[in-house]
Amino acid sequence: MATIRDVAKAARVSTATVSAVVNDTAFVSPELRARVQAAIRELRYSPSLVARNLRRGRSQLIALAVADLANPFYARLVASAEAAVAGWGYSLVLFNSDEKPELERRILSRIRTLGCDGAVVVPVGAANQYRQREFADLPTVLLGRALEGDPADTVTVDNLSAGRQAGNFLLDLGHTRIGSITGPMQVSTGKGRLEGLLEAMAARGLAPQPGHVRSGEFREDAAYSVARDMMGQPDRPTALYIANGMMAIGAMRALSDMGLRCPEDVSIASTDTISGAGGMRPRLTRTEHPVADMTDTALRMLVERIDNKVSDAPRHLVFQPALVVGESCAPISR
Amino acid sequence: MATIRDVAKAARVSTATVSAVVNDTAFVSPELRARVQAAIRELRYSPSLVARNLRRGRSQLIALAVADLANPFYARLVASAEAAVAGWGYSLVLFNSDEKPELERRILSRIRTLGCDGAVVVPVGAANQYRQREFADLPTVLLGRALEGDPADTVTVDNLSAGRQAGNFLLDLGHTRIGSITGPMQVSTGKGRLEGLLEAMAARGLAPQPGHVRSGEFREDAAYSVARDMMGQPDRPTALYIANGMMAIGAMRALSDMGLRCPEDVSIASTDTISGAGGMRPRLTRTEHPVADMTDTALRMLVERIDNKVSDAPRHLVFQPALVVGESCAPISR
DNA sequence: CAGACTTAGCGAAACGATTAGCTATGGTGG
DNA sequence: CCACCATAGCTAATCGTTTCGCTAAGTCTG
Repeated sequence: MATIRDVAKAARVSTATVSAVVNDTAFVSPELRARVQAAIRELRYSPSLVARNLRRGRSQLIALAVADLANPFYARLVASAEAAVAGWGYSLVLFNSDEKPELERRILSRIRTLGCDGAVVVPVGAANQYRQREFADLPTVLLGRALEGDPADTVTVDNLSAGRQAGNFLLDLGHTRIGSITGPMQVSTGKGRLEGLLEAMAARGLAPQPGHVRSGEFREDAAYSVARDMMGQPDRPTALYIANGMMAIGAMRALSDMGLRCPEDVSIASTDTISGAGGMRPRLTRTEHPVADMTDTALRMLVERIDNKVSDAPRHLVFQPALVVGESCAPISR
Repeated sequence: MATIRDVAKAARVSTATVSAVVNDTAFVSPELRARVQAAIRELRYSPSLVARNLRRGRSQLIALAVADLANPFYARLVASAEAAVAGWGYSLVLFNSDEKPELERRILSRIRTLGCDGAVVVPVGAANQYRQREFADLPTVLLGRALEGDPADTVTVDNLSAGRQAGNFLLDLGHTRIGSITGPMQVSTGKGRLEGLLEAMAARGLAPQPGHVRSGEFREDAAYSVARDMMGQPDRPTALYIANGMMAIGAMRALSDMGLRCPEDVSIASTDTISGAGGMRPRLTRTEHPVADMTDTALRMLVERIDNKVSDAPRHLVFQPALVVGESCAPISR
């Protein structure tokens, strides 16, 4: 690879002049400018970002660490992030922490070492106080999940509202015996969505029957068996709120295996984070995370941090999920 | 951030010694080693990869440029690639050429500038001879699609075999009136798969009837209408080979809207590259690309190139798709 | 005990860019 | 006609590492 010195020699100018031409940072006479550009083309010179970044102290790299790349939800997030990052003139370095806190820690350390200008992190686990101690100087935006006490900016989604919106939709259709297949209660996405549903029902003086709220662990197979079980009871719910798309697929399959039709026999509403349910008929009625918006926002916040355009106090943004109506819900009519 | 000089000063040794300790590249007496390590911990020193890479002339970065990040197929590819790259001790820089040759070119130029040690590229468009001229020195593996005359290594999949395998499976079930919804004929994935099917049928002295081979443009909605049309005819096929998963979803929906059952009335086999059909029932019988294997292989080939472990002649690997049997095909029995 | 070997650790020169500060040139005003 | 000024372009320091070549102290050998 040609260096700036080769170009300087070929154009019979100094490296400073070449630099000035390349970066358009000082006036260079048309004549020299032309010579330099010719030499650049001739030698196929392309400035080394490594050297430039060493000197400038920035890397033009933004890191994204997601919790589980195999999950289509994060895949979509990655796609949005790539576009946003490129739009700001950075490049995206991608990491997968695979839900392992220890790996996340190593990734952060690598991000720091690589000299990335900032990081967007979908944090895993709960107890990563080390972020505060060791990585406080790395501009960071936490995406999807807030960690209390963490000094980073956060962009999250209102899970409570997701459950509430789905619940209200079912209630408005006249359902009163509403069940739910939830996520694990120890994670905020699992807990918040159920609480939203309960809140919506409580506002109308209702509550689910015992046994009509069960955890499907955010997994398709678990949801399948929970659904079979719950819907096999004589007093089965007329509508279900299912806390993610994966589980909705499992529940749908269970219904169809039991000879129950959706939406005629059972209405299903869900909060679809994964969008793996694209090919499913009937299409799910669901609340969706505004992934693209959230990602764009996270990156804007990050770039502002990097550019020091912003006060030190961490900012916390909460996005509202949107209700998308499919064909999986019907008014109660019997 | 602390530098190696700060550490050296704190430990009262030279920077060379610190470097030796950090990289374990020369013997250092236990005593000094301990002092250095203490200083490192004390100052939270983390060597700057930027500086190291400038000096070493490598970046520990591998670039991946895919043709369309929004496509779940590439999302899966990205996930595999991240894992493989991390396994080799590199980090992954991700780009999306969005099917635009001009953008791909800019991306390659950026990859070079960033100093990436190598690149895995899913090439878009056909006429990118510039790769040979301008980027011949960048170790590259082309993934998914070969470009004739390109000096890069390639890892591709045997589309002909995909069509042949699916065809033979249907033929073995006794089907003779087999139709196909194909991709566009101008791209190798579209053309190859159909040719494979035709070959399998020809080997048994069969050929599709006119009107039983139509293009669905690799799009769900186009496939829906093509399927409705084709299956509305009196002499409709008893089995369909559908050239990708997206179109299979559309065709399934068409069948169900027409009151035709799968597999009882029509058998469907597909080549599923996108795996968006995960939630579908019946599960598709399909040939699948061994994405993970292909990606792993591409990265191994790339790393070998980077390490110069390999002769100059480009290597071309062709993977075989695998037939995955679902419930969407039945023996012909009427 | 002197000379030849080892070897732990050091000093300083790279790597390839940016950029502060300087030089030399030519134009202008008094 | 001289002093001065503006400014195009150059020289060299710098960013934080790695690493080559060297020094000096210690160990052997005859």
